[in-house]
Amino acid sequence: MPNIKSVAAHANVSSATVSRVLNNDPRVSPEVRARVRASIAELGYRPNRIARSLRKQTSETIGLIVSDIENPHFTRAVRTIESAAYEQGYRVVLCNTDESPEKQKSYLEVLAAEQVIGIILVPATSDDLTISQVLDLGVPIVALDRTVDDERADAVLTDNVTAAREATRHLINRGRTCIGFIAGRSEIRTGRDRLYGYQLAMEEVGQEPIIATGGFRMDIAQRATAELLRDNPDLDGVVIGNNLMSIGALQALKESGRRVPEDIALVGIDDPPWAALVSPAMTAFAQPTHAMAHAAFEMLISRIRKERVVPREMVFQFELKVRESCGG
Amino acid sequence: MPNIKSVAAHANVSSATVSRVLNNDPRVSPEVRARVRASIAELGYRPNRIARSLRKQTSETIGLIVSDIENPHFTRAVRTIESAAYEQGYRVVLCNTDESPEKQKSYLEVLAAEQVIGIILVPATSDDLTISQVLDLGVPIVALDRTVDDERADAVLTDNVTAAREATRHLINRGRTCIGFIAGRSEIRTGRDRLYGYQLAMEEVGQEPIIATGGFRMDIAQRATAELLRDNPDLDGVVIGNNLMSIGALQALKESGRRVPEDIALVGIDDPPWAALVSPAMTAFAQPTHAMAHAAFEMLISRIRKERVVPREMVFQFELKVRESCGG
DNA sequence: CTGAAAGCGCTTACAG
DNA sequence: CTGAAAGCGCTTACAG
Repeated sequence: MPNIKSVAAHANVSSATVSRVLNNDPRVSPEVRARVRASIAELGYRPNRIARSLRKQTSETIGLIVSDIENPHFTRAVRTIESAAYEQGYRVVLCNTDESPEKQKSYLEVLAAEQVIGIILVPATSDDLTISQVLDLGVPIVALDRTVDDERADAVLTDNVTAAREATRHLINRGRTCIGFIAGRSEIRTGRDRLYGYQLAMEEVGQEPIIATGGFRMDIAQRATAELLRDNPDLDGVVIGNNLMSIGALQALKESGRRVPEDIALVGIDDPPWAALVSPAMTAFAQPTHAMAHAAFEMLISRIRKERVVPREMVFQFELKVRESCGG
Repeated sequence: MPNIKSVAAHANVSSATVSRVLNNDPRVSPEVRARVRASIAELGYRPNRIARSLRKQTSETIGLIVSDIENPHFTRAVRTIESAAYEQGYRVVLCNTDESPEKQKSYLEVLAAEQVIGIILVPATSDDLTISQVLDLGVPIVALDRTVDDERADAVLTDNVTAAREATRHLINRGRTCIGFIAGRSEIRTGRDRLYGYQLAMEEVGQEPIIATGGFRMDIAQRATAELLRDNPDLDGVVIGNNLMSIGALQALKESGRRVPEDIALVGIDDPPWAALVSPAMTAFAQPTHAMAHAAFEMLISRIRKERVVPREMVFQFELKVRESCGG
């Protein structure tokens, strides 16, 4: 494999000059530039990124830490970020924490040791000291979907309180009087906020909250929904706290034999690909995932380029997709 | 940020000794080892992986190139590989080609320049010269899901011909006499093989093949299915060529008002998360995605460790999940 | 406009 | 068992 010295020898210049051509330094004469370019092409030379990174003390790599890559919301975010990074010449190191604070800590350390140029983080936990340590090193972090405790990090969020509140109101407005909520994990901001939005809406009309814990997981949500149905024969509405749990909840509803929407109306928070496919098609609050991920990437890049000093927080709104699961 | 010299100074040894401790070289005396370890802990030192990579002319990073990360089959493969890599101390650079040969070529070049230690590739195209160039450099490649033309690459595959043939037979055995196929892209081996399996089964019973092209995409599959239904009023069975296309096909069926399975029976190849949720639940041929991805990772690692010289090919079988979309 | 030289932070033969 | 020194492949002040 040719290196910068082979090219220099071939073009009869110094390796400094080859480097200047590589980095589009304007101080190289056109003739020399052409000669070097020809040598590069002839030898099939590609600069060693690792050597460059070591010398410049920075890489062209961004770290992407997600809490669950199999959640379609995050899958789409990963795709969006990867694609934007590709276009701008960055590489993406993907890390999946499975909501584990230990994995998050470990990955943050690894990414710092790899000298990534910036990190987009869907935090499994917000109060991770490692986050501050990484920021101390000057590596910018953009929190996606959930906040972190260090205020130096930018954040791209959705208004989960409003979404859950509106979802609950949607059922209330359709005359439902016994509405349950399948909650995610309360250690996670998203889970807390959505639960809070549900509680707010219930309080507004003086209905008693009925809450089951689905742990952001399909299997747990299935059991939780089954229990909710068993313990509350009058239940006529359910709000589901995220897309993975909607699979479990739908399964439990199917097994229970209750009709949707006649017996029970349903609203999902998050709008997974299968929402329109199930029968009846599920009414859902969709996050603008693509726009959010894109915003997070742009924020990171502007930080990397030091175009901005003040941390920013962007909050996106959900969009209601009315389908069939709440009746006419 | 402390480097190896700061640690050496702090522990009153040479940086060579620190390096030996870091790399568990047995020749370091226990006392010195302990002293160095203490200094490392006290200073919070973490070795610079980039410098190590440059010196050792290799990295701890593997490249993962997939053709479509939003396809749940590949999402799960990515998750499996990332997780296995994490456990063994490797990093994963994720690349998504969107089935574009140009992106594949570009990513292969980037990964080679980054000196990844090996690559797992779901090829967008099999006859990419860059694949051979990367192999020439000594970087092992494991093809996942689809073959590549260079025989030095290992491969982990599924028996797509048999799966499609069995799927079609499943409908034939249930008395269906006018069976259509929603095909993927024929430039891709998976697409060709599944189409061929369908054709084989149809030939066996002397039925005329009815083929529509869904391009491995949801929207195209929806249009294709709608046309198929319009042009073939007698259609009483459909085999769907992959999971993304099944969303489109189901949507078109729903809009057409035909009843499943009474009017039309349905078998999907691939078993996405929503297969069990739709009404009626979709009968499907599932790939052992997790096992495949794990096998690919193990193959790559054994190559990296040079435990093996001869290229290997592993072929997995699909598993039939009988649900409701083909009747009793 | 160009080159010689130093140095990024490691690892590893070599010598003792 | 330990250290001095070379070198991985680049980039960049410095000098001319």
